[in-house]
Amino acid sequence: MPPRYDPHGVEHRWQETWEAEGLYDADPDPSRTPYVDCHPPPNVTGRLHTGHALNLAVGDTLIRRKRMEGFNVLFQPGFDHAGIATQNVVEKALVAAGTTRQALGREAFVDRVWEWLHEYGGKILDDFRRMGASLDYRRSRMTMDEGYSRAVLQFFVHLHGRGWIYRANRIINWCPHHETSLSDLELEHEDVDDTLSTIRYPLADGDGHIAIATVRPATIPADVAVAVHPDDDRYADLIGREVIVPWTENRVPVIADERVERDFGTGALKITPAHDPTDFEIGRDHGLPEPSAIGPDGLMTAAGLEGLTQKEAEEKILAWCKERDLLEKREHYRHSVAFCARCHSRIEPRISLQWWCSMDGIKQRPLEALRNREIVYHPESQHRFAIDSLENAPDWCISRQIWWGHQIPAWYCPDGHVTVRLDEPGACAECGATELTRETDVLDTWFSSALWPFATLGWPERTPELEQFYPGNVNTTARDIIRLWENRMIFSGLELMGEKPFADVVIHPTVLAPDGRRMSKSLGNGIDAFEVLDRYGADATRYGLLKNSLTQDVRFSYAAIEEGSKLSNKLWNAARLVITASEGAAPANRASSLEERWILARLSQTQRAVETYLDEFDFAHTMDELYHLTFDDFCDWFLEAVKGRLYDGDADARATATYALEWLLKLLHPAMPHVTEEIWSHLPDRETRLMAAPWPAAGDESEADALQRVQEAAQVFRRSGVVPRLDGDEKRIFDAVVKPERAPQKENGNVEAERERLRKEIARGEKMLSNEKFVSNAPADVVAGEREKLERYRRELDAIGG
RNA sequence: GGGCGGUUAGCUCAGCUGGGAGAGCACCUCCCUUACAAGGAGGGGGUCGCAGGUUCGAGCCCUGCACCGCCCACCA
Repeated sequence: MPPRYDPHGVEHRWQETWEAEGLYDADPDPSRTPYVDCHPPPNVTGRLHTGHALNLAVGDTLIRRKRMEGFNVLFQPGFDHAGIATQNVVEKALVAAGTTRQALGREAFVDRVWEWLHEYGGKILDDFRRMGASLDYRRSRMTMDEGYSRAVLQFFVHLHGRGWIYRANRIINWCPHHETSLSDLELEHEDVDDTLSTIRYPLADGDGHIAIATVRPATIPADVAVAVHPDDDRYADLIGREVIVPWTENRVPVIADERVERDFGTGALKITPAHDPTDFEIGRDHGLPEPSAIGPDGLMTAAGLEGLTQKEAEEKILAWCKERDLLEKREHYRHSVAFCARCHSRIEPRISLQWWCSMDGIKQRPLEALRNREIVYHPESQHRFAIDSLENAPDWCISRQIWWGHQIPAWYCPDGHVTVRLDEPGACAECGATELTRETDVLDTWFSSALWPFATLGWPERTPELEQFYPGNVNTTARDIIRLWENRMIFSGLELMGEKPFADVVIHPTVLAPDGRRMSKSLGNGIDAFEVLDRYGADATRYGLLKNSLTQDVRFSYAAIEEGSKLSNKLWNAARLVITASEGAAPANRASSLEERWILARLSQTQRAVETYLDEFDFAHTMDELYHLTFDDFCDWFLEAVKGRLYDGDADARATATYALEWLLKLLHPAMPHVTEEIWSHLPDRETRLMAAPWPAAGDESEADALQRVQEAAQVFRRSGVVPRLDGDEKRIFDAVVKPERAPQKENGNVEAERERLRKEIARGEKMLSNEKFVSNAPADVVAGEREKLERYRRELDAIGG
């Protein structure tokens, strides 16, 4: 065993070994109790980032502990086909190769996506392996797999049968690049520098005008009204009259609506139902027409502007206004604008016919499950958020006009009747017509990931996997997909399986950049997960991410990773001492000396603490316990105290030290699997791998208070230089650990400073205990504790001659 | 505008139902001693964001404010 632990090579070797030996495998076995962590499928085109890394560290730590505890664990990997994201990547490749999606046609394009995925997709599972994640890689699934796809269509047919799916012509988010609808959740908002133009709309009858402010003059040709607030005195006498829209010179009414903000701009709002969500709603409420000025490609369709970009149209319209003195002013304006999260095109609100999933009926059972706490989010604040977001969930636009995805199983006859069926119908369900055409739209990616907890197990077939592994236990993820994914999985599980998919949802923190802001390409503050893995290895990375995972956002911290690195090295060297000095002693709990009893008691205590923390999904404190157990208790005290006896060939010491080391390795293994497995392999007579070894039973060893006394004595000694009076084992341990001959010889100042400290403590204690209100109001144990401390300080002062 | 989280040592963060301000890193001093210098022992360093309040006692509870961050939201 070399004197330094080097994770390189070691980690990779174990990952291959574990997988090759089948230790990652999960198979149904009705005689065993299952434990399932439903792990989120990454995009099939993706690669590992720090968020995945934390999620894997969380999930794998839970899973490895449960596996050691003897549960039949399922930790299943897989991918999301990631509709737009994947289509976007392949389209870019096509453009680079000098062709386009349109040139290929739909069928050939989808073939091309599959080809691309076979060659480049799915690499992220290798990244997961590199994290040491003990997923059953044989069971990898993708949401576009054949069986899975059929499950998705069945889900659609089921919801349609329940009356929860409908078609409607509404305003939706439209990506002009992909030419598809997007849900609100697929957008990203960004502040943009823009120009706010104030334009005069002349009154149709008589003099004067009404000025409106807009950032999108290009939409003026689609204006159908001007709206003001009903209580706005400035415009009260204009309501009901007509104004002339610039450029088109159409006459449109002035209407009153409470949704207009009086304080913004001029307090008058032009109404363009086809190109703005608010205007759309106002327009519908007032029964206004919905003409369009912009096409699906984002280019102008309005008369006289056909084919122009919006920017060009804006210039023409503004010039037209300026000539007629209708342009009052233009000013700089910074505001939030929506972009396509995939291609960053500016979103175009647009009216179109889409498939919708009504939420009112759907959300009732999930809400009930959350309110009854059948499903609990951790931490609690996220539980409330989940309920809130479910209560307020708007209807879900589930159709997308892209090519990569699950094609909606709906057929239209020439008369426009719709037949929804799992398989192609022979005839229209309504009129019997036989010339049917299939809906070309595909389903939102999240519609399919909603089935992840059971479609991956073979649903709708009643497979042995489904029998054993559904419902699962836990789901770990980041909070930004609670609405996109969690709520919908909960619904689909309750609806299709009749049972919740899992009992606990662990919302781990979002990993921010070291500067405390979100990692982003534009800020250039991202942390490359591969660089971290290359430098520190998977164990240290896992430890560091878990150690720093207490609040809802955490900054990425190299210091925490380095701490993990130091921990694995420390553990390595402690093991080296025990193994080399014990000459292959068989592990046994002899507990024949004070320090032996003490370390076993500390292992028991720490194990209980670790179990409690893990049960609460508190990984930061788990790591803290393990760190101090290893450094302080095992190395600095136990090994220092027992070292001499190990070298002297003391059989009891050797047996117990080996026993304690094994125990320590087991406690550390779930979080840091590689270094612990590597050490384990150096122990004599290994019959099983550590990852397959049983989780230890927390012992009932006594606390061995005596060592506590030695530690306190050592503190006083180190501060003051006064050697305490100890006998027997206590004296032996004190000498072994403290090494008086090498401790700095006392200076008088040392002792005097310690006396001063103790006098202050005594004064404080006396003051508190003479306070009648304290003595009568404070809890009895607190008061007793103060008395005890006072006595102890007095004794210590006495011992150093105060 | 709404929701959530944060503000404690130079840095990253702990601090349980209120009861002597902590850890790791960094820094200083002393130790290359037969596991480990990615080590050991010791040390310096904090008006716990601000202002009030409750209490014998507040980092912790209450009220208000400030700043940072994340998420959400139709002020054109």
